[in-house]
Amino acid sequence: MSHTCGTRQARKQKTRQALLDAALELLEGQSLSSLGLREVTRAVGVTPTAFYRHFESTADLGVALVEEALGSLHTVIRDALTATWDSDERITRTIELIVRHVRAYPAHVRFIARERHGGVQRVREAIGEQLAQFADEVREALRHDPDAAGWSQEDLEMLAGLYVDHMLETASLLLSMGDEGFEQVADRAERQLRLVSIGRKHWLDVS
Amino acid sequence: MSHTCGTRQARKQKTRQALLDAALELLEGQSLSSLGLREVTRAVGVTPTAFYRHFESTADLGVALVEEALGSLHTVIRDALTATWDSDERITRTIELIVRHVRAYPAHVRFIARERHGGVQRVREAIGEQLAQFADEVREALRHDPDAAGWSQEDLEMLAGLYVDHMLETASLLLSMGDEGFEQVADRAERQLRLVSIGRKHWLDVS
DNA sequence: TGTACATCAGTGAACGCGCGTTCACTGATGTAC
DNA sequence: TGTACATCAGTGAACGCGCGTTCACTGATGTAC
Repeated sequence: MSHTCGTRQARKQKTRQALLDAALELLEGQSLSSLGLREVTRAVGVTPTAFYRHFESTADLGVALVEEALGSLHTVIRDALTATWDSDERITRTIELIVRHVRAYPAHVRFIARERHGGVQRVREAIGEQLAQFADEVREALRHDPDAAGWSQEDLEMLAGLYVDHMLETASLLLSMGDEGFEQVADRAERQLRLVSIGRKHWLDVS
Repeated sequence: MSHTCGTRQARKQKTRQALLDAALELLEGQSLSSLGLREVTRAVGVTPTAFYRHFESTADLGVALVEEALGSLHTVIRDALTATWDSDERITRTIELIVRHVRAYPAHVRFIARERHGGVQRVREAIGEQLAQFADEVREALRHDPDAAGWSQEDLEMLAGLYVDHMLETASLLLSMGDEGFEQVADRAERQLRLVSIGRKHWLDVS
């Protein structure tokens, strides 16, 4: 490795990030459970042994990738939840945020979609925990929404789950489309959210 | 191998099925992209070479598994669509069918959930095609539903997509729960469908 | 500021192992006469 | 029905290869005095 500049700690961090980046790229064509340690170090240009200075195993690297990938998504979700858009705008703007996120971080989105139900237990669990936390935040935001006033805790959770799942589903569907299908998928997702929105308005009329 | 009974063709078919079954079991703990050919033959008790009499590769075996797994699900979906349940019953009974299917074929459901966004392109594509066909059938059934009368083709597709995605999401969520969480998940899924149902009733009031 | 020592990110050789694939084969089943 | 030949599912040895992991190491950076 080039021992050229920066503090020791900074250079270590740089190598670690290079491993994460290389792994993420390699994971576009395979699953984490088949990703090899040597494959990753080869892509970065360090010896296989160097890998152990940063991660215990590729599963461990996977958990780090979860934090990276869902960290950026977390920001997007927070922004969407705290924005003071009116009801009509809300759906359009939310879809817009998802579209922008998929374009900005396609590899992150692919990783989460793939490993959410993937073959590496620790990574699946890490993703599950993060998504549960997202759902909690969405539920808390919904609690203060006029269109969900008077809803039971269970119903709020039910709705939050629907939104989080729909967001992930939409994101991974967008990923699998070329640029030409993007708008069509986004439009369909928007109408789906609108349908849910209408359901919300009349929820308490029935149950 | 025991050359004991049955026609040659029947014994070949039996070995093939044994390979599929063994693979499905091995796939509970890993993804298809890391499943080894030798691993599968070892589990069945044949030599690695024998594998090639039945499949070109593990990816090829994966495609065969897609047909097996979604074949059984297809039957369930057809049953649900053609049944003449009234509107209230419909949701409860559909969820019941999903729950029963997940209990009956957990490994199939896990396989589809995992490989739907998994690392093997051909398998992903095979699943995508089947699911698109499911969505088409659901859409056709919806066309004759009084609660979707007068809907545009696009809106019917939008709704069908929502149902298919929700079914898969629910199935894989059920899988990840122990038996104690089953009912809770099923109940939540039912309320989600009910919300969508309410949205359907008022869809044309707005748009 | 200069020196002596500690730290530690990355090296490079070596290991045993299981992988996918090839090949010529065996022997029970199937078929033609 | 009996015989001679064809088929082909499964065998077993062999191959080259890349894997994960170990180990003692190097030499630049960091630290204590």
